[in-house]
Amino acid sequence: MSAPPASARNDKSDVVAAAMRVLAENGLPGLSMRRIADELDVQVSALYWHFPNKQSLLAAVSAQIVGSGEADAGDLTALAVSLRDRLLAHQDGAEVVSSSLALGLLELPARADLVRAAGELGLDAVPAEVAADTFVHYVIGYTFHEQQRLHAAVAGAADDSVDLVPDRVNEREGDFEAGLAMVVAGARISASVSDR
Amino acid sequence: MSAPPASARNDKSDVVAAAMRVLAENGLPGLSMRRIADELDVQVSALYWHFPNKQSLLAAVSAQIVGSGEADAGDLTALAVSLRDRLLAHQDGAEVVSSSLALGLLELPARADLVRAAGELGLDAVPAEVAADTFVHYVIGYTFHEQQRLHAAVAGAADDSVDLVPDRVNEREGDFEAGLAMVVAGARISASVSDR
DNA sequence: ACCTGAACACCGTTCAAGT
DNA sequence: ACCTGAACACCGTTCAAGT
Repeated sequence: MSAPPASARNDKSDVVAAAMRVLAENGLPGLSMRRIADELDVQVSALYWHFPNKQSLLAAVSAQIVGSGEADAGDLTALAVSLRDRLLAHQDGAEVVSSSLALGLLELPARADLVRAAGELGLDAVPAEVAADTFVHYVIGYTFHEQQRLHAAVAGAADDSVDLVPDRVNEREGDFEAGLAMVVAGARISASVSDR
Repeated sequence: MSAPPASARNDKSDVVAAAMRVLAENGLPGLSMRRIADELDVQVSALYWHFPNKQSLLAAVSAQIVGSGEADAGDLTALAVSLRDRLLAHQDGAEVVSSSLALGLLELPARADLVRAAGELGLDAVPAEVAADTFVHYVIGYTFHEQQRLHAAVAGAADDSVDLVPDRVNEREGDFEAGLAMVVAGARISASVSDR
């Protein structure tokens, strides 16, 4: 719709935008440099003028996915739910973000808020960081797993060999929140224990 | 050492063993069907007689990595630590296992024990499963992140452009256990709350 | 500042054919 | 039962050269 004429030259943000479109339509397995180049009507090699390699492009995509903080920055649960919502809003969002994070190419905007919120529970600096990372691992791990389950379901629907009990499919509705509540409870306890 | 003569034919377990060797030496990025075939002195296409595709081979590798339960099956912490040790014992173990798990191609032997241990804390069937999965997500998420940090460190040492503060490198020693303790505390609380 | 064109060294998967 | 040989449709990355 708002795609620029093919004659226009592109900058970094155009490349990221094209990558987001390819991700939305093809998922992470389909997010190749060639497809991104095609989306921009450009040769693959052109992408390497903007980014030194694919991972750094993926890091820029990840930054866009996790966005900048919006949730109530004082509430651990709200922060975690909001992070999860951002991941769920994009195909394979959790996997993309997970790898960028692990490679140290992405600063998670919500992490600082999580550390602060954990601190307000009464945790010292180091335990608050540990708590924040525990939250992040839980949220990303859970969402990653869930999004891959979607893939498997789609693939299973395409061929026949699968017979996934459909009555259990949306039975997991509140499982994320339940597990999250458990982790929050753990953080509270740690705080009150170190208190005395 | 105990490699069979190149003339011998292979079965599934030979293929998995070769894949484990390739994984140990080259990591997940180097674990290609061609390298596995080379390791067996065989054409790539031969692998497809044993496994329908790469993912199912990876699932067999994953099953080998997570092994069969050995730890004290009644202790949540011991189970989680033991799972983590198995993942750490293999290059990119967490990533390999994570994808097989998410695709539903791997049954985690420790999961049943985790559910049981959570039940013994006083949790009902469904909350015990949620607790078990929360543990699994934490362990895999944490270890995955840690193993990718290793990659980044190795890659960073190879080129120069990296300057990762070395004084923080092994400062994380007890962070896994600390986060784990938090999650365990959360499970305990959930149990005692639903108790009354 | 941004892109082309061509090449290099790889991938996973399929399939007819062999023993 | 297990493997070969050849092909297909892809990959990420590099580099000299163009405008």
